[in-house]
Amino acid sequence: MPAQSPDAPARRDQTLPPGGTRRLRLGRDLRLGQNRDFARVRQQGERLALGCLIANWHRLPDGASPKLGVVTSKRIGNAVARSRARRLLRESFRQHQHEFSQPVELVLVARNSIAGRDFAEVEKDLLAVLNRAGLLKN
RNA sequence: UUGGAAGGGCGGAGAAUCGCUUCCGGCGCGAGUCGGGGGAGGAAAGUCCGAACACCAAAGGGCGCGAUGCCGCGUAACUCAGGCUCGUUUGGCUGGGAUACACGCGGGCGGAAAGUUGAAAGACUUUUCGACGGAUAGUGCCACAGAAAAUCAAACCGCCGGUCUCGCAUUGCGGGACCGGUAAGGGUGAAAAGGUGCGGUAAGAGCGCACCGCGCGAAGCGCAAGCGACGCGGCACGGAAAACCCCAUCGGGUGCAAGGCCAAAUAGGGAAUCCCGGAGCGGCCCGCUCCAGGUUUCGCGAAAGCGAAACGGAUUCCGGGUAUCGGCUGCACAGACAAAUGGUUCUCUCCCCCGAAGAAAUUCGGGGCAGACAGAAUUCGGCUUACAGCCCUUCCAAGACC
RNA sequence: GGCGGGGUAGCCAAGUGGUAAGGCAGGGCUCUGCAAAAGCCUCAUCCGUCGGUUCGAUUCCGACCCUCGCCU
Repeated sequence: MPAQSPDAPARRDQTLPPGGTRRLRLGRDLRLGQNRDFARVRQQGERLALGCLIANWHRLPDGASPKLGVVTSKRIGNAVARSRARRLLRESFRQHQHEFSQPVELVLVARNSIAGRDFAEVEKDLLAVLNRAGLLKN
């Protein structure tokens, strides 16, 4: 368990040394909270659909924090299915949040086909979308 | 042992690691960070009932509207009192009280089906169903069919009698018309105005009688609904109130998106009281509220923010035991708001599949590996609906063994 | 989360105790050399589903399913 208490205060500025492993946090400050945030990203940003999800993103200047919002509509299913989809999408983003080439505001919309999928499939779809969008650092 | 029915219970366990959320404590000016604790269900669901709570005027009176409707018992949040100590806050705990026209259990009565009995009507038993006050308070309805469909019932066919007449023919038989009697029989219908039998009669009829049913009264039994020995009445009383309605009882309305608190800045108003005028009110009216003016007085306020939520889990031992339950020890217990309770692994069980041994129960090996319905949003009780698999109790059926 | 409205033919819909109007679409026929238009005939029986009340239910009552709105 490296990168814990000793260098914790320095984590905030997003400019850690390239070799160091960063923590994979996803607190409330990294989420989109207001309706206007979602509307801005989905109207002004770029959009790409693939597999079981649709991605909307809006590039941010370097040095800013990435932000995530997840949309799970009633078309996906009942409350259990919607919560499951939201958790899988959020977990996929959390594990790969430091692999972006540039900070973005990202809105992930779940499609019907996400019902019944496990974490590995959702993660694969998310990485494919980000790769095609050119947001991943290689 | 297998299968079925009814009722009740459970709805995997242990660990590692990366995260989310909340509370407590330490460090830090702070953003944070470290340590510790908590973090979905039996239905959290549907929102179908009822209650608490909040605001609207303090929720009051009348009309209207809505709901409920056999009897008894029981039950929640809530509230009052008490003592106790793991904890301490208006708490848990113990004992009362209250709300039930949510609901549960038991009883009564009624309907239906099956069985027994009987010549039949009916009676009794079992099972099952019942939104179960009133049809003599009133108004309306009962299509089609049928003569007649609801009140001193009603003559289409039929049955009986009389008068006239015709035919055969010889004083009877048959036909027709008219007048009258008749609800036994036919036919229609969901339903035709007590049933069966005997007498009776021109034919018939509760016209009379017996039994049954019905109505009225009633000793006695039961807390009550109600049951009812016995007596009287020839019988008058169709269905439907989940048609309008009448009676009794209950309910004011709206719902946490109800509502409360609040720094700076901005606007300059707010509250109490007095009098007249105007306006508004959420079913309508009484009535109430608001506005303008006088007097006294000092706070009001959108978003954001704050605030609100709490009882049962595990282990050892003891008691009794069918699952289970009680006591002791012991802990302080979800609170988000684009909305936490998740991801990845490992181990063990439950269960499933395959193979082997065995008469069978079962055992061994390999594989799959928690796999149903489903996610808190003010709280509580109920109802309804969804649900893989497992456990317990009772009953029924079949089979095997003794 | 809370509170309301609605489900009738392929579509739009009336009906509200006695066997379901009308229009468009579809099918058949007439007319025409062939079509269009017009005219005539036809098309519900599972009135969202399941129960109950009633002699009888699309209608009245209850439960469930689907669907559309309103309140931040």
